[in-house]
Amino acid sequence: MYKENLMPVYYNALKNAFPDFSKDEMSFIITKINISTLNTKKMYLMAGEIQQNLIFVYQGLLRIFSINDKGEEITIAFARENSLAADYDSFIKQNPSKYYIETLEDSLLINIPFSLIQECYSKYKNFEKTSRLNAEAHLSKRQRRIESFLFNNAEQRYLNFVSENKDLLHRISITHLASFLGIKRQTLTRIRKALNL
Amino acid sequence: MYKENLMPVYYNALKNAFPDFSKDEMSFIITKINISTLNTKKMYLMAGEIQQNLIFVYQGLLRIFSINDKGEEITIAFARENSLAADYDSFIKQNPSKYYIETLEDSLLINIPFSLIQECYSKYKNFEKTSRLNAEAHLSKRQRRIESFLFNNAEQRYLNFVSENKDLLHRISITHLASFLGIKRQTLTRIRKALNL
DNA sequence: TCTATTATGGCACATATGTGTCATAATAGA
DNA sequence: TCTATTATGACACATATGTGCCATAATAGA
Repeated sequence: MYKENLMPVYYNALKNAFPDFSKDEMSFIITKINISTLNTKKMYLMAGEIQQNLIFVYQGLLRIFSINDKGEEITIAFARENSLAADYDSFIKQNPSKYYIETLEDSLLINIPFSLIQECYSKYKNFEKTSRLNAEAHLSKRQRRIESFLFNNAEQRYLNFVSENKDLLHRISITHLASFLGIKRQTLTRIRKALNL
Repeated sequence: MYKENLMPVYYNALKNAFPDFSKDEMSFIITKINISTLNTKKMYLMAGEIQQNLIFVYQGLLRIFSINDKGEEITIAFARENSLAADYDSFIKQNPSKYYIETLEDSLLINIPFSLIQECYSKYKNFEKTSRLNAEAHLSKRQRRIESFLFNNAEQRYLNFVSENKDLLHRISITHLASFLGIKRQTLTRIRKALNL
């Protein structure tokens, strides 16, 4: 098993995911999680499957997407290192996911089982608070994304994405970014061309 | 004071807002909240003010909106009876709000002070969980709204709104609904006309 | 009731975005 | 390395949505 030598990896990741946890709590958790590596362009989850684990991206980049009624892939989110990738809804309810999750880069993932999270709720009183704050933080982000559709046109959404995600810009394709912004690839190309002038 | 005779009103509202609370906890909370009534088209909160209270709409209808750089009002949300109206972000951080909140109907509001919520977190262990579940539920709703922009055109967003909010449809104006859907009033008129055929 | 204000529907025209297609560039895998 | 596959930029044309305007309907307040 890798567990022995990968312990430091686990530990660093967990400090990010569960900042309020004590060493005792951390070492309990470490026995219950597992690590996995996936090369570029591999599926982590298919729509219809139940997402058993909350994914913490230690290294690499994931894409969460869905397929619309025309068969087009619509990118819902990118999940970079030090962030969680999940179909929140389906994971919480342990329902089949509406989404696909794939790697865009070679990735090192920490898998946090649903059952462990439930265990933590009852076992550690801090965990409810950690999760509440986490949910509230995600709430803010989604609110901002909703407002980007209400207030901004496609060009402004693109410019906002660029300024807030300089690091991602060269790691994702135009095609994926366009669908994330809610426009067609051709439209994004046109916008980029107009901006270069 | 109204407190004596309005107690049943408080109590019913609180059962909705805090389903897990015991009678003891409820009676503590009742001493700390206050009720207010506002007639139609009155401002509850102006942008720039700090939202001191979480608003529970016992009766009536509120609208949360913002003003864009062209001076147009953009409706962020409607808050009907038995729901919360808040600029979540600003309320949690007690920062000046970006939004305006106004009544669209005569309304009866339960004001839950920020300080009471903080007190509840430390005093009642259930409250963290209640709030986490509440935040997670809101998260799902916002995710669905994001996806409505990614997957649906204006006509489909309108039809979805109609089917999910039959009760609201005749209580709000075309103008407000259009800005909520992310389109101009004229576009919504055009869509409605096309659908009637 | 009357009047002023606001909301709505409608239209012509402008702009933004989508569609379908192609050639070329970049990339992955044998 | 070579070849097949996929991504990108480009364009003409189609459709969706925005803009500015007007007339009328609905509403609020004196």
